[in-house]
Amino acid sequence: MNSLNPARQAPVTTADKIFETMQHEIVEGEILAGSKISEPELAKKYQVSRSTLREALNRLEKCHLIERKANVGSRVVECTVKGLLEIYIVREALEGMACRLAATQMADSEIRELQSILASHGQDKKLQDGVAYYQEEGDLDFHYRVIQGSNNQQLINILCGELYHLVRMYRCQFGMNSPRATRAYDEHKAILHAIADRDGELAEMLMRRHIAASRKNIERKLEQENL
Amino acid sequence: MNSLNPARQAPVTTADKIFETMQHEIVEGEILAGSKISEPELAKKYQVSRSTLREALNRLEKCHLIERKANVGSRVVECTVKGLLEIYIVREALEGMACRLAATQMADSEIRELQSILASHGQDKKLQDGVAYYQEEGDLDFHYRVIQGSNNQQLINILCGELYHLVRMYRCQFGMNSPRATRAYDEHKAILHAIADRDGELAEMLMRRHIAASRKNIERKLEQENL
DNA sequence: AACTTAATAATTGTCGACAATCTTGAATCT
DNA sequence: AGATTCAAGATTGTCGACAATTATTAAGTT
Repeated sequence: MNSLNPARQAPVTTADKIFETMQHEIVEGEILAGSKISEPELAKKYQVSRSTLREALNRLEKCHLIERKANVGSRVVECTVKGLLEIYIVREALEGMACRLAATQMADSEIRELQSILASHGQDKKLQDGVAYYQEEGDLDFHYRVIQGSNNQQLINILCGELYHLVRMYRCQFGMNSPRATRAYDEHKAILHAIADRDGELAEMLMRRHIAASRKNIERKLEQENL
Repeated sequence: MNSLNPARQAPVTTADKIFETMQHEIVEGEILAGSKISEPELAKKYQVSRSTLREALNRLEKCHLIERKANVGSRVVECTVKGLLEIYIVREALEGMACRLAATQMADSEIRELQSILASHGQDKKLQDGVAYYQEEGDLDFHYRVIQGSNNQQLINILCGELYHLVRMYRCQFGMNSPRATRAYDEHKAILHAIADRDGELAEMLMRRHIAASRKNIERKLEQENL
């Protein structure tokens, strides 16, 4: 599952390893959202010095998983509904643009590759008639490849480096194995079709609606819960 | 001029001060783009320990002004044409969305305030019939307020916290006192009009075209230079 | 002379300790 | 009793030194 993790250069330094460990634990909720981070405590837990722990904290801050205040300390970000919707707004804007660029930038070979991946996802989906796999892996994989296809390093950094794990965190902690799987699959097909047609304008619009639909689905769901 | 600097909480720790100093020097080009950063050398230059210098470097990395490689070191980012155009693409997507949100989120009072600011910019512009002030301060100020008006913290963080100084760096180093001042001013007025009409869709489109026009202007200019 | 290889120098990563700041709790005052 | 002040405790910020890695230089070989 980490194969589709972006900007992934094998963790070489020990701060890298602590960073990845903590990243995983925060995303999965083992370190609770909103909780305070005690440097001495965690340094002891991971058996490293406070310096290298702080180095790891700096990287966690870079991908928006923790927040720091001077002379006070760090906290894991809270998972609020407002925050979740805000991220979807950002994704709508950035991935929409990435999709527009992908339509002109992706190589024919990359498009064919993505088509076959999508086809295999469709088979898997029907085989398991399952929702989980597609939603977890397939969706992230599709979006990841389109973003890469934009060939815009700045876009790629923001989406795959800084927002990616925050999105995963929300998915984990809000338990999103949404029932939008089949519809999302169809939408992916339509998006890819627009890309294959080299129609950037349409591709952007479809991607934006795809993400907006996801957002509205969540809004609806959460409204139901809070009656 | 730093009054419009976002997310600005008076630098309390010494690492903060070093960060701001270096940020300024990098943006202005006193520390050359693309140059290698020697931790011992800079620690001596600023009279601080390597630890606090590294803390400052981490923040510079957060706003994309330097890049680090494990066991190798840090370099100031290069100012390439490709990089500049990439940022404008990101801005087009994000500020477009911010503008759409601002149309529904800004308070009437905020809109009126921005209108009067814009009006005074118009006077200043005519008074000096100058390009510099407007382009430097006014443009950044207008965009900054619209972004804040989106009321989307994630958007605000990315645009005002992570990309803001990189944009300034490009402006400085490519010497952009563009002749688009009067046109940009009119475009700002049109955008604000759409916001005041609470027409998010139009506001987004106008903002996107405004930024895209700026980008194309730069493309044209740079093509001319490289004949 | 050009290319490898080995030793040296320099730089980055990590560590533990001290200083400055914030938080907590008890004692005091209104 | 409630609020305020002050002191003790704990946490974060900063420092200098050591270890690990990389860059540089010199020697040696073809």
